[in-house]
Amino acid sequence: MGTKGEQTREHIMATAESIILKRGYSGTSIEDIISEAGITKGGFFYHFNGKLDLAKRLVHRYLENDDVFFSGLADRAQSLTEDPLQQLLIFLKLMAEALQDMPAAHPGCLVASFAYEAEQFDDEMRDLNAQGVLSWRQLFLEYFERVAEKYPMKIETPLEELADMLSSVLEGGILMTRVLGDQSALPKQILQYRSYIRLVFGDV
Amino acid sequence: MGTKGEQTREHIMATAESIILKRGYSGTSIEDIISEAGITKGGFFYHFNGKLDLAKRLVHRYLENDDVFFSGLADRAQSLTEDPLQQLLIFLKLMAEALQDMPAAHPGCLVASFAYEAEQFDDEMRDLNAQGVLSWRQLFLEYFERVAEKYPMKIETPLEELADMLSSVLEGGILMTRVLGDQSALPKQILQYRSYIRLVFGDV
DNA sequence: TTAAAAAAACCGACTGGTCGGTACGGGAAT
DNA sequence: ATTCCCGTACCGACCAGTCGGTTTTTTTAA
Repeated sequence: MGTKGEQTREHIMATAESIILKRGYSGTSIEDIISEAGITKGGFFYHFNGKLDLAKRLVHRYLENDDVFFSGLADRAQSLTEDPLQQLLIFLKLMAEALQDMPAAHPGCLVASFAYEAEQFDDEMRDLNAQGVLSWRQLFLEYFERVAEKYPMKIETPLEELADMLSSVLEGGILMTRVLGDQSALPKQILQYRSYIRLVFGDV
Repeated sequence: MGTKGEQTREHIMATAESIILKRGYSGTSIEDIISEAGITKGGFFYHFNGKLDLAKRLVHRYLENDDVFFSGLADRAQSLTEDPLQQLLIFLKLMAEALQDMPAAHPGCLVASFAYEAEQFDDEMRDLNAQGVLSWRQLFLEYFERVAEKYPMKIETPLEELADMLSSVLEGGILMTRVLGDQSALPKQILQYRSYIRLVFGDV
């Protein structure tokens, strides 16, 4: 379970992510974070070189957690069928269900949050964000390539755009959920995307 | 063309929106805005009761401009054909083209920007945001209802979700554009959404 | 048309408070 | 006893907002 320091660092980061997703990066002061986390300035600056350092570590952490989440769904989908199209459809269904069954609404995407304050950050931060989106594209694209090998497409369209559309729908759905205060908005949007995929590959 | 004061207020708001979309609301100081707009503190507080007041007026302004943009596209689409499905498809095509032909990438959505700092604001602000999204839903939904009257749907799905999906894809596409630094991402996503609509209503 | 009066628009120094960050000290574990 | 971990006190910079005064514009009236 890690050393004491590692636990504290993780606790600070979890607290910080939660607050930043609600108030934004600039709208969240270090004071806000440490008072919520039950620690003091000295402790914070022992673990992080500053606010920007925290932000970058948060994105790293977020992308890693995201990867674990997606990989888990992908593994379960793969264990249920050998057919690539069915795997993809199950993957999307599981994603919708997982988000539907969460106790609270999706807390928000850190990449999106930082993207809307991008000018405050440096190139390293922007690269980190772009790398995250590109990794999603890559992950989803691999699915589509396997599907397209076996199934003819009803309409001609670049697989890359199909892959990116999932990211778009996820980000957009998270925003809908948030603005409307309706937790079901995101899973509904994922299932709409799933319908599109079914129609594109003729699974109707 | 309005009085001098109205011109100045508009100029301040245009400047503020541009900066806020790049740095976020909290990341943008009043000093930032007035120095960029070429005005001073006194001038700013003559026109606005404070930073929050500015923010609310900015959302109003943004939603109004959005409405003008969408209405313009809808009018053009309506003038080109009487068929509701073709109108909708043309509407989407025109939107993609308009965004493709813009000199720079889409500057970002103010609703999304504020949504990711929502906790700093009050209920009035959150209602304003929600009202904006609901107005988009309503606008798009009217299209779909007219289409669904005439065309049978290939799959059963709530029209409301189809309407919301356009908002999702727009918001997600704006984010893709921004994070990837690729202006074409947003119009591509809109055209993907258009493909979905065509498949749903059997226009293939 | 024009000049004075009134109103609108704007200036810039100032304030109380908050911010990110630093310096340093102490306790606890190895 | 050294290293890890965290607390306290403090600093300069910056921030939103105020206020008395000045300039510009518009209205009024001759």
